[in-house]
Amino acid sequence: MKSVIFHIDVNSAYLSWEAVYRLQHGETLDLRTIPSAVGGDPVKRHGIILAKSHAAKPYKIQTGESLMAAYQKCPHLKVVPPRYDLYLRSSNAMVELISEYSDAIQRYSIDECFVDFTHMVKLYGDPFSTAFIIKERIKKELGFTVSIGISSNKLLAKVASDLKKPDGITTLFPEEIAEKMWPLPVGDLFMVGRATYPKLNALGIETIGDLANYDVEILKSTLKSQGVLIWHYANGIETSPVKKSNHLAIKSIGNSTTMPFDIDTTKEAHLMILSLCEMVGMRLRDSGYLTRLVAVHFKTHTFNSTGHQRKFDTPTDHTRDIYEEACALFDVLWDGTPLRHIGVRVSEFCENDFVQLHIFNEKDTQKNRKLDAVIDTLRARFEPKTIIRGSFINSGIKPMTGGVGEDDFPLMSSIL
DNA sequence: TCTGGGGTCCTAGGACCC
DNA sequence: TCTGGGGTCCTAGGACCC
Repeated sequence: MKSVIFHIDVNSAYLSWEAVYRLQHGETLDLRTIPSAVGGDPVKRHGIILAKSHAAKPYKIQTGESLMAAYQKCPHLKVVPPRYDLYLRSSNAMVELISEYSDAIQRYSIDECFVDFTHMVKLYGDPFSTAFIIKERIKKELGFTVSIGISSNKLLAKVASDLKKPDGITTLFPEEIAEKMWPLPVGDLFMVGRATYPKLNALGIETIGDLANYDVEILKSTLKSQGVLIWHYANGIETSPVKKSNHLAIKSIGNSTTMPFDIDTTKEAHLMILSLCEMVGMRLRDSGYLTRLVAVHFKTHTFNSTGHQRKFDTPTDHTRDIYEEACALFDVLWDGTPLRHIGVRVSEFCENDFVQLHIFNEKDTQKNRKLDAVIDTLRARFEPKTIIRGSFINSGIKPMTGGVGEDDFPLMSSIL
């Protein structure tokens, strides 16, 4: 049976969701009708554009550029701060609606998903008409628009959904590749990013078609395995299955932040690391895994970045263990240069079916577990602020730093 | 383009073993 | 013993995605 895959992509997701929410709560102005953007707060030095309205496009506002640069291009740009909890709820509502049509849904990011429609064709008939119904229902019932790509694999469906924006449906079946995909600039291809693009250009490759018809051996020798991968993509060859999201295993958990002010003392740095470890630790325990590896990375005020990582002798999910290891790594690495950004990440998980006790300090381990459990419960039931370690009081550093909590679901993978 | 925060995967080089 | 080759593990860094 020939596969039928949908890729569904929310148009200007954060901005659309923000606009819908505001309209539902009494605002009369629809952010989508004016030059507007969702972005960070420059005072806190988180100042970049995360999403922009269609009406901001003529001003050449780019996702990822600084608010300052955006204001220079468009002084009357309306910028609103992000609200990730709202976006997660909006995303969930969309997936719930789509799940009425197929249970084979892979959430790829907060605003994108793949749907395997292969076995639904019998039930619903023509995929294009069903995609149309889904798109119109999302618009009518949830208030925002999506673009849908339809093909026989995930890569082609993803390329297709990008072809008609906003509010479009496009097919890109293998027989349509030469006509619809090959004329596109090679930088539009999935997995051809900022670094690869100039390398391909140097080989005389400008369009996806150029890449598709290039000698794969030469690509392999210059770009290694990635060269082979993108050559396959350019030819529409991709066979990964739509993995139901609840089957995706999470590989790492990390939090990081750009601080409102440069950090230049060990004491402050450690406090910042503790704040990040609180969030990482809580998310780790929530996942049910133990970690075997902790990594610390930072960026200096001059934007130099480095990191360090180290394995645990015994896997753990204690905030305290992660924190102590992270500080030890940090102390080895840091030479006192003022810091702009700090991050902590844990990975190499193993199952936590049984509690693996340290033979020599069993009591400590038990005590740590209980403490973490009590804190997690209180924070879940009330507010994260319920429990604050004394060291944070009057420090100017939040007791917990980083996002993606409760409704955490595994997103993304660099390969489809 | 003065540049966020969440991820995954790949590669290179050194240590160590046989 | 100045010297081979293969395998594995570890770490740092860089590529890509949204």
